[in-house]
Amino acid sequence: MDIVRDVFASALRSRIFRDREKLLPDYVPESLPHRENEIKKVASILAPALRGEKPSNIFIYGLTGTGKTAVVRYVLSRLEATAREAGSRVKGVYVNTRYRDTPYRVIADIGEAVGARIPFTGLSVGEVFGRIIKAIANTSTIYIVVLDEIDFLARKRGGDDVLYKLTRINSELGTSRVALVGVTNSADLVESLDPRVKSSLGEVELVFPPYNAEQLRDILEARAREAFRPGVLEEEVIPLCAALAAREHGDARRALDLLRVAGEIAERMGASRVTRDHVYMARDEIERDRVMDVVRTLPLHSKLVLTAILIVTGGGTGYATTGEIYERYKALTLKLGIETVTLRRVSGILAELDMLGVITGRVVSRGRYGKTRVVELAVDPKTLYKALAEDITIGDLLEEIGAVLGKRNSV
DNA sequence: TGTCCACTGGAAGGGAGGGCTT
DNA sequence: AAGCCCTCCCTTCCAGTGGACA
Repeated sequence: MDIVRDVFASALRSRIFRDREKLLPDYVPESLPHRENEIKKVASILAPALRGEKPSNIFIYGLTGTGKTAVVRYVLSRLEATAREAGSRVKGVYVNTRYRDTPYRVIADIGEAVGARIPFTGLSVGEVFGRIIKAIANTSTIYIVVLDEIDFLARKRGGDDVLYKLTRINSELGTSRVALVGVTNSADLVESLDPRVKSSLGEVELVFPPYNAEQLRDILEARAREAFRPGVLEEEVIPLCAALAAREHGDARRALDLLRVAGEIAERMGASRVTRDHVYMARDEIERDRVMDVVRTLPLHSKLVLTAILIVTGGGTGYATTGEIYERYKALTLKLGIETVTLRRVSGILAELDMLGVITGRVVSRGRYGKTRVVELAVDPKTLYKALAEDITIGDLLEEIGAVLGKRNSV
């Protein structure tokens, strides 16, 4: 009991953090360094909402971690606050279509945000639309619907359709209006969109340039002042976070994650300051967590394919082709006495694992010997092993490869 | 120079599992 | 309970395709 009390007590008086929340991804800070121009542009486009007019739809493009989401949310919250003071009716709705990754869920979220009652499954998309229209048609409100990472929605079957309907929703509303803000980091999306959607959504287009290393440092410093106690960061910490983030992913979100996790590690270890070693540990921990999370939630056959890759690549050191992986995968299903999925499906699973960043694959033509995908593990084999071993169905299959990994460890 | 391998990737569809409305 | 509809994972079918080899 006393142990628990000690843990809680020390949590109450953190030596490292003043306010850890200021480093969480969904925190919208008071100021966004180096995004003043973008804020001004977005704000001036949305401002007519305060007069009860429908603002232009906006299409925002920029690489990950360039502050698109932060700017939009920042402007949205200021807009709503100003509207409250001024007595005008403006409501912002934010949906990230990467995490709400089907057309149904996206509009279900919009529906819920505007106060319609929407079950999480069971209704047709058309029915949900009907409910949304009913809920907002005569509320005399300007709704600003932000579709973040809109490329994920656009790529889904039926996604285009939902977007089209959304761009046309105003014709079915009475006193209310809906303005759309589409956000994406994928340049090719623009080409693949339905031209009608494209022209409607792109009434105004904005491009967010990436931050350079110096700007990244400014951002981290501003945020660190709010989040950490004075003087707990060693001098190299922030430049290192900026540099690592720039090298690995090149975005501000990554940099902030690194800084936060480094602080958490320092705290767990009872250190009084955050050092560069903590940052390196943070980098590894973030990667481990990501792999564990991704692999844990994979369906059985995807895990089996991963197991096969682990074996064929000799514990993650070599390459494997689709054909080799499929043969090994079949052997595994035979051992387990379960059904085998088709080659086509395994090919698809490999493409999915590539997208998730667990493997890297290149489609290569070997001339006479056909065209195939050459696959390489993109994560730490031991972490992958651990994540796979959690699945009781697979556990036993891993013995042989476990020995290989263990031996390599001891050398 | 053409062939032909070993796949890739698009498209459509199905059926199990689940939840809605009426 | 019937009748819909949704998602997820999968199948079937098929039209490509880059380049080593004959």
